[in-house]
Amino acid sequence: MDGNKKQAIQEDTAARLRAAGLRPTRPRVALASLLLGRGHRHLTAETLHAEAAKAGVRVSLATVYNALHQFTEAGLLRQVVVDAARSYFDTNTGEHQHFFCEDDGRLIDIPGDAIAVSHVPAPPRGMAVRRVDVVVRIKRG
Amino acid sequence: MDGNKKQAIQEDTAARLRAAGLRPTRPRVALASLLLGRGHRHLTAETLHAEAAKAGVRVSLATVYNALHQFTEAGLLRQVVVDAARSYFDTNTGEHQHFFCEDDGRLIDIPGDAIAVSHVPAPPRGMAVRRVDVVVRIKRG
DNA sequence: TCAACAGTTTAGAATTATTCCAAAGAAGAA
DNA sequence: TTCTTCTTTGGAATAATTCTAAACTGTTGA
Repeated sequence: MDGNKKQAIQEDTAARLRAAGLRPTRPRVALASLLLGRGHRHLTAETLHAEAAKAGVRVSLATVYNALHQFTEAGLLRQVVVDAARSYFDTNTGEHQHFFCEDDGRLIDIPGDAIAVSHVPAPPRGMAVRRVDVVVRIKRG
Repeated sequence: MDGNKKQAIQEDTAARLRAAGLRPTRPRVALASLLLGRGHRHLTAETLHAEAAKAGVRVSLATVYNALHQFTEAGLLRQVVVDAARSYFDTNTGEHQHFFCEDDGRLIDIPGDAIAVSHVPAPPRGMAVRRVDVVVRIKRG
């Protein structure tokens, strides 16, 4: 990737962060660029931290955790809970669901219009539905 | 609960464990009796450990973890992943789904015949669907 | 009835993911 | 600039869970 393009992405990212009410600090812009620059992906804090390191961005793990949560809060990411051991974050915030491969922990998107959940009962009085998550657990065999 | 009834439950439980290929040791029979004796419940390792202590059963937390996993493996329990922080176990192994209240971490059953997931795509080649989990995340408001 | 083996339990250490903390550093406003 | 506020950071702290090695118990077969 050449320098101009990289800079353009970063300016774009900075604008998105500002729009989300987040100061476009260097760590945040770097992480958000990595996250949102390429196509949709599923990643953990460790994964992102390693990716940042490989890209020459030196950020602490604490900052990665902070950023992931702030981005999620801001609607730039979606957190996916499928495995008790670790938290995944999905750069695809559109309506969709997941296959979860229990053998290797991989997540695969299921387009939102390919799957449907019907007859979700009304939640208890005073409660509102925030989201309906479907996880199709698969394994070899 | 009188002694005879308690003993009957324990013998019944021992038989279930044996049938599942698990030696009906004292800790396992005690935990399984607590778990399966009353109606369906959702609990964590800590919860069960505390409940055992209250019932006068002294088991280590490691044993509780072992038992929960073995019972799950044996189909006596079902593990529910909704919260990255802790693991829930459900004594209801029948087909059903859950509301998850994000405010207080409570789980509420949704009967299996009340909800339907349609058009689940075929899993990738060589993979088999183990289960389809639906979590309806709700919160106050 | 009992020896002997394999499977279990246990306390506590170890591990893992994540959060907390207090001090040092950077962004935005005036 | 300078000030204020928000951020970052390394490292300590936490929390859930797993591991470990030694002690123990259920079961089997003599």
